[in-house]
Amino acid sequence: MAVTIKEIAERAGVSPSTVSRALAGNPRISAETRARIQRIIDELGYHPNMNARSLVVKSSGTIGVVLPRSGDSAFLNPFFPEVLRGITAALEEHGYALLLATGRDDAVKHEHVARMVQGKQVDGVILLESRADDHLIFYLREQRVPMVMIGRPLLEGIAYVDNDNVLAGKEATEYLLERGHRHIAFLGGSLAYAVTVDRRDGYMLAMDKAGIAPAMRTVLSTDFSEEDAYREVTDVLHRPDRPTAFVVADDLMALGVIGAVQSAGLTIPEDVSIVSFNNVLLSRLTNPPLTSVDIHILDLGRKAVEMLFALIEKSSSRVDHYTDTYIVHTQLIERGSVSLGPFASGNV
Amino acid sequence: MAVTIKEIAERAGVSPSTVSRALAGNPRISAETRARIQRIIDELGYHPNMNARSLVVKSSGTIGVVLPRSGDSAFLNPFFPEVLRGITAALEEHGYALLLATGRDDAVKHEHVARMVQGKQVDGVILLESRADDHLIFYLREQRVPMVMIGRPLLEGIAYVDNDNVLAGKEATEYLLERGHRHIAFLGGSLAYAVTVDRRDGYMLAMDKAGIAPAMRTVLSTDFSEEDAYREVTDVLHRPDRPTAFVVADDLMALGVIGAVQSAGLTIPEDVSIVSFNNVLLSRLTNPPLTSVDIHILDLGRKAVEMLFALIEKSSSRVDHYTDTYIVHTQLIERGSVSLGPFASGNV
DNA sequence: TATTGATGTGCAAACGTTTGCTCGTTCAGA
DNA sequence: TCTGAACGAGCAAACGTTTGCACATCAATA
Repeated sequence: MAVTIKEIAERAGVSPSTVSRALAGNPRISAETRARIQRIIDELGYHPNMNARSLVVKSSGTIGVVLPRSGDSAFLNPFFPEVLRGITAALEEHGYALLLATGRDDAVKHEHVARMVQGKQVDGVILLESRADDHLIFYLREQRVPMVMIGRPLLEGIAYVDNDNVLAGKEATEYLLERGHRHIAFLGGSLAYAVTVDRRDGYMLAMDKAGIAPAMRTVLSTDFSEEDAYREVTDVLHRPDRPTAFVVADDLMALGVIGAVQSAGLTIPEDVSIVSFNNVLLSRLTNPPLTSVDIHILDLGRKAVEMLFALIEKSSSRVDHYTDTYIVHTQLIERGSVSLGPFASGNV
Repeated sequence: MAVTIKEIAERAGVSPSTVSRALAGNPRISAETRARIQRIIDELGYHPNMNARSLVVKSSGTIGVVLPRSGDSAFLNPFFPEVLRGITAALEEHGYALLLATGRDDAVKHEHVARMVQGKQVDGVILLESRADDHLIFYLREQRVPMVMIGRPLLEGIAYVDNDNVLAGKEATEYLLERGHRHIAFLGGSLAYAVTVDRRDGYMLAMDKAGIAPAMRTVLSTDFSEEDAYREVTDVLHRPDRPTAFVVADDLMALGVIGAVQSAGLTIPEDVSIVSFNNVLLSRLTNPPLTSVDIHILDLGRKAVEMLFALIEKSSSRVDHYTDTYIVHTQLIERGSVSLGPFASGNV
């Protein structure tokens, strides 16, 4: 049997309430009593039972992170580990813990989340995906759980942190345009995700602005896997009018593109230029290294935590759900996957 | 205020105990009462308060996963996301949740773990690193917390799941020897980790068995980062007697090796062969793709969970800590990073 | 000396469950 | 008609905390 507050109290010759107050730093406890209690606590290695504590204070000191789909596919993309890094780092500073929610399908995930939310295991949640057909978010809003989403929500009234993906997509495309590329293709993941849509929109905007004919545009959308990327791109590369450059919405997919280009007997960046997104670790490690848009994943996670704490604060003072949004800036990192295109003017 | 069991009871015209029993599937509750209660529960979307529940049943339905060091560096290596995949998948099947423990240094991590263990937030823990100077494990053993380690513990009496890394290291080395390589270098991470030591020992064993002179051996040990790998290997490659092959203890490090080799103007596999470990996603994606030893990371995670549940079971029936170990087999996956060496006999 | 105001501590209720025990019905068998 | 299972449900204690309120002590003030 674990050591309880009563034992501490008994040994210290005080009541449990005094111990509790001493622990909480209540100024009404005298210095000597406090010291005596502290000594005994250290000696016995006492830690309060969090369940009992949460039960009365109505706060768990834990937040929930809801992974996309099954945690399965989620962890395949380096984005998620990275965002988790940011989240854990920030939580650490607040002394909060992290409860992970997954589920092989939406139903069991929902059950899992309901249990941790209604079961009062978490004080708030961070959602890691913005998907069109996600019912979870309705549930969470109805439950009035403090929550913030990473990525642009498809509903009104949800606090979130995101990049300006339209702008980022536009800038990435313009980078290629400036270097003399005209026939530029866009390769994204599923269009059910806001991030894919936004980056594509940015691409379109840039192409519009540059007055590129629709015939020179190609929008590919696959399943976020490199295999699919490989297949799609291989196809395109064998067309007589193949693009000279690709805007790829994800580093992992860019790996598929690299593979496809090389298999087609072409070289990067001489024959085909690539700029991709996320700037995860591996973008440095490919051959050639990828020019990629850094979206500061760590900051996305960090900021999400900050916002969530603000929300938790507000909700406990009953100001009711307020929604906020924070945009993390992006930055194109130049590496070796882009060369001058056929229309280069020589003055970039 | 959330809906409680009392409300359900009131609406159903029964006592809380009856509701509790109905939920637990207690056979003493009549079918009609059960149905009536269930209807109301569905209607109101009731979920029991887990804190209250855990408090009395003395089980949290949650297990803790202790990440190496700060979750920071941890998530950099694809190994951890992958093992987490295995763990979450297995936990899901048991209806268990996952609480993550990190800490920017050992002290705060210890605090974090103590809180979740003694705070009764978890029923058991999985440790993700086997490090020589880790005090945490003493604490956990003393607390008699059900735990299993992924990787070979440096202490007796700890349940664990691991690969036979000595054997794997030996086989990887033999694979190169069989193909006519003689001057083979080993590149591993920090020697504070059991995994590094084991794979190196395997390498040594194979070299011994093949009667390779010590002069033909090179053992490099860096910090598990690709930068370090890059540096170390660059050095070695400029020696007049450079190795013709590398056994690299981690795919990520192998990326560094690839970079170093290419920077040195050499090609893989013609000039330098590589076999690495872990077979994470990226080993397929490099150029050329890496021949890598698959250690079945998913199974390590999965099996750790199974063992932990067995331990929890035992410990609740007071059989006292028993220790078990499970070895996940390994399998060399042949890809494009190995060619025949200078001493190839032509009959492999 | 009586009153007051700090100061330090304790009592007991409350949080939302689970569960051992008790109790009232009902019904079959004697 | 009486006895005693068998069945269905409720009472109340327990889990380990926190916290509003009451209380005791003591020094200072009136």
